[in-house]
Formats: sequence, structure tokens, C-alpha cells
Amino acid sequence: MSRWEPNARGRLAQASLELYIERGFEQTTVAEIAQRAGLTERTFFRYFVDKREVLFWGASTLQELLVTVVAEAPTTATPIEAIATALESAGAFLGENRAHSQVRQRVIDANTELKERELIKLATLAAAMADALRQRGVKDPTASLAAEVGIAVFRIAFDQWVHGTGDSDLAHLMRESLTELKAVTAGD
Amino acid sequence: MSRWEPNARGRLAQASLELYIERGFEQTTVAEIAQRAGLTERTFFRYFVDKREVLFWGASTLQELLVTVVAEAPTTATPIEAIATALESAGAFLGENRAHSQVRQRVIDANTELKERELIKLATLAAAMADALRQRGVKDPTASLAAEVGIAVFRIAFDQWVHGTGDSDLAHLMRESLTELKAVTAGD
DNA sequence: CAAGTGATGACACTTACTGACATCAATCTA
DNA sequence: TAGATTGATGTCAGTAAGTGTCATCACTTG
Repeated sequence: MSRWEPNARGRLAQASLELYIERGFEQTTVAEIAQRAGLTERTFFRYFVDKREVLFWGASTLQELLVTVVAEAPTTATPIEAIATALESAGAFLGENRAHSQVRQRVIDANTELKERELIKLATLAAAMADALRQRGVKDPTASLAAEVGIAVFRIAFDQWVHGTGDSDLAHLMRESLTELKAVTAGD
Repeated sequence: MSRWEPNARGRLAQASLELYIERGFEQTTVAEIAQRAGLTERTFFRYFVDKREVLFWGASTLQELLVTVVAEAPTTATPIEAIATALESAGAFLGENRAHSQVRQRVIDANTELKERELIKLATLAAAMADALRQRGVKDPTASLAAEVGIAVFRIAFDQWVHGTGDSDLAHLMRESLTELKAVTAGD
């Protein structure tokens, strides 16, 4: 038996989410989170740079996935096709646990600061995908544009999926959203 | 002669920008801003909800412009055409004072919190444009998608314009960016 | 001329976040 | 195996953002 209870980070994340749901993000103090996790405030800030970051810990995993898929797309794939494969993977990845996504999103939607953090995470994803496209030889502004637009498609599909009632498939919504994008921009 | 020096808000905004440039956003305290403006900290927070908001005071004006132009686009205009007219107006509006945009953008780019605020302002613009499209009878997700993609185009053109060296025309870059978007998404 | 009124100041308070140092059980090393 | 080392945590003091509340005071209005 070790000196400390194991999985301090996990306990902090769990306690945070519980409290954010119970009484809202703003009404929760870090001291309360730490107490519920059986740790101190100082330790909380050793694991998470701030109070918001707890909810976005998984973003780096998603980013790695997107970048990998874009990088490994067939050489023949156009930029938008490479992005499409990444969205497909993201849909499969996130589509697993819809209930958790819904709870988490309800917390985020209830607080402006959290929405800000969500947006910068998405912007970071877009920047990473743009980089991956440039690695494939795609020039700017095409790379930035394709990535940015890919994230727009992602956002809208994810939003429908999370807020929708039925048991829709995220990857499917991603494809539909992309198709819709093509229809919208084709108006010439 | 009035009891207080006039234009308290303007003095606070001016002092803020100066200090953000001189020593950076984080290294500037609200107390310092207030002192330079000849007011108190408490008064600063009566004019601006927080330290970041000073830099985004003009966003509502831009939003009104975008919404108006989308609303007044010809009935025959497709969603993306309506968005295009809005981008055109935004380009003309912001294109006026490039020097100011550049200074302001340098401050924002140097700080993550400010980038977060910028992103949520852009997201708010997108939401407002989507609303304006829905008023025209455009259904979702087409409205959201067109607005979101419009903002992506805006971001990329604005970025090029602000960080570029030459005296390029913002409205022109907007058109180019939109054309590029159509090319990117047309890959079928 | 007295009673508002609106912008500002004064002040106390909460809380996020940081830096510096202490603690202490496990582990390594001579 | 004694003693040094290490790594996760605690303790404590401090800064600064942001808020609530009441006081002030010049100007306005009846």
C-alpha cells in the first residue's frame, strides 16, 4: 500500500465534474474540489493549469488522432478528402460515449469562460490539422482554409449529435455536414 | 465645466492599450490602467466587464454591420452570396485603419486569454449571421454552416491582411479567400 | 433652496493562481 | 543497512482580478 491514494489526477477530475454539475462551474471553488478529492488546492494546480482545463484534458488525444489520420491519408487524397478522413475518425472516436459528451457539454454550454476554452481548443485542432496538411505539401491559404472549414463541419455535426435526442451516429452526421458544406459553397 | 474630466471610457481604453503595448497584457494591472486614466480600479470595472474586454469594444459595431448586410442582401441571393456581401462590407469597414488593427492584433496574439476572447467574439459574429440567414428563411444546418464558414474565410483573410507587409486590400483578400474556399470544397 | 441623481471613490471581501519551503515514505547507494 | 535522494504532497504567504456596498459630491430639477 502506497503512501498516497492512487490516481490523484483522476480523483480531481471526477470531483470537478461532479461539482460543476451539482452547483455549476462558477459556484464551485477549487478548495471544494480538492477537499472532495482528498487533496489540497495547491495539488489541484499541479495537475491542471487552471479550473477550466479539467474539462479539456482529452483534447490532446483527439489532436493526435486527427493529425495522424491526415498525415496517413492516401497521397492521392485532396486536402478536403484528407480532412474528411480525419473527421470520420474523430466521429468514431468521440461517438463511443455520447452520455459523457452530453453531460460535459451541458457544463460547458452553461458558462462563457468554458466556451472560450472550448473554442481555443478547437482552434488549436484546426492549426494542427493545417500543419499536417502543409506536411503533405499543401500550400497556404489552402491548408488553413481546409482545416478551418473542417473544424466548422466538426462543430456543427458535434453540436447536432450532442444536443439531438435520437441515437444518431456522429460519424454519419460528420459526413452529412460535409456534404452540406459542399452544397452551400457550390452556389456559383 | 463639469466635475469630472470627460470621456472616462475613452481614457481607460487608451490607457489600457498603451500599457498592454508597453509592458504586455499580463504585466499590466488594472490599478495601473486606472491610475494612468486618472480614475480608480472600481471605475474601470464599471465600464468594462473585465480586463480583456477593452480590446473588443468595437465588436458589436461589426456585428450590427454584418447582420444588416446579410438581412438586406437581395432576395435572390443564396446563403453564401449573402455572406459574401457581409464579408465585403466588413472588409471595407475594417480596412480603413490597418495600423490600428496591426497594433491591436499584436497585443492579442501575444496572450492566450486574449485569443480566447477573440475567438468567442468571432463565434458570436457567426451566430448572429446564422440568425440573420434564418430570418431569410434559410434552414439549419445550412444557415449555421454558411455563417461558420464565412467567419473562417474572414479569419484567414484578416490574418493575411494584418500580418502581411504590403498595403493589400482587405476586401480583396476576402474575395480571394472565398474563391479559394470554393475551390477547396469543390474537390469531388 | 431642498431633494434627487448619476458618476465616482473608498473599502472590505472572495477566490484564482503562484512561489518558496517543508514533509515524509519509498528507493537507491555505498 | 544507514543515510542520501527523490517525488508527490502539504503549508503558507502573497498578488491581482473582480464584486458588493455604502459614501461623496457636483449638478439638476421641482
